[in-house]
Amino acid sequence: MTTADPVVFAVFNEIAIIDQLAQARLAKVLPDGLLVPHFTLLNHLVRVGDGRSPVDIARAFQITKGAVTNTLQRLEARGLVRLAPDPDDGRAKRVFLTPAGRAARERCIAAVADLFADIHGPLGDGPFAAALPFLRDLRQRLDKARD
Amino acid sequence: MTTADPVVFAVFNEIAIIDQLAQARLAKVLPDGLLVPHFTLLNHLVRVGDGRSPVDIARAFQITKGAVTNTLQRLEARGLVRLAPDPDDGRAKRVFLTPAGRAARERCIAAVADLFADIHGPLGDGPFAAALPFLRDLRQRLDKARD
DNA sequence: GACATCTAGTTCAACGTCGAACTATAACGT
DNA sequence: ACGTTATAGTTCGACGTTGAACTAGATGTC
Repeated sequence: MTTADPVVFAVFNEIAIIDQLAQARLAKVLPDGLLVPHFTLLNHLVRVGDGRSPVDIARAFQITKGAVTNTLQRLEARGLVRLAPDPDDGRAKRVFLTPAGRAARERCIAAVADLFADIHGPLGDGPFAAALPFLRDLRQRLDKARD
Repeated sequence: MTTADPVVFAVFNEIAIIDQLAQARLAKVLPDGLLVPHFTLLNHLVRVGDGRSPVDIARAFQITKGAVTNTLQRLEARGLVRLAPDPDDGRAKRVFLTPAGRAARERCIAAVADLFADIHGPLGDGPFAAALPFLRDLRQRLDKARD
């Protein structure tokens, strides 16, 4: 923030602005009127696998159950996701990708492939790889300390 | 994302989660029912000085003019900020902190002082200072490339 | 000077998110 | 078995943000 601000706050300040700009970039290239949370959730289901419960997803992204309910309802309305009751737990549901959902995710991945090409080009992997361990550590510490 | 994901995406992924967790932490300690954007704006006015226009603020945070209008209206309703017409430009306004606004910002700063003490403690300034130049550079490149 | 273009600010609907309240089912303790 | 507590999911109101449409004032061009 100011020059007198502790370096810790400066880091979180930069992170906040970077996140905002990166999300705005992502939103602009997503196809089919898909929004960032939709892509994020579809991508997560492909990465970690089908059949998760909504509460699992909420924990993975550190968002509330209500937020997940909302996004899942929109994805289901578009036929990108299917919700089934959990046979082992009467309270729970399971989330499955439909073929249309997988196809939509593929289109997103293609559209997003060179999202940061202009930045990655001149810098290369180096500085990103160098920063990653610290960012991972920071995230894990914040994550672990949440109540 | 997956292990096959380019390191660039992994960095932005970590940044997104860190930002979310850090903002949640901040929101929990702010006094007087102030919300994160309120504190952010008050703090900005103290740091860069009074008398800015709303559009200046919008540019500083990379948010839309409408978002700034919204937050300023809430701050003005609480008496934390005063809006005056710009004498030099009939379209513009100028934003001033009231004494109550400065006091509220002071209370926020006090409440936030040791927000990340549990994380900063074991790590020290070192890794934060080490990461800052890359983050600044990344932010500036994203900022410059926005259209 | 007249007209087109740009800029400052507001408003509106839509979306994601939160926190809190609620229902329904599970798990636990005695 | 019963009652308590914990968990899964939904709903609701509030907030910040966006993008688009709009008003009003400024700037530039011919």
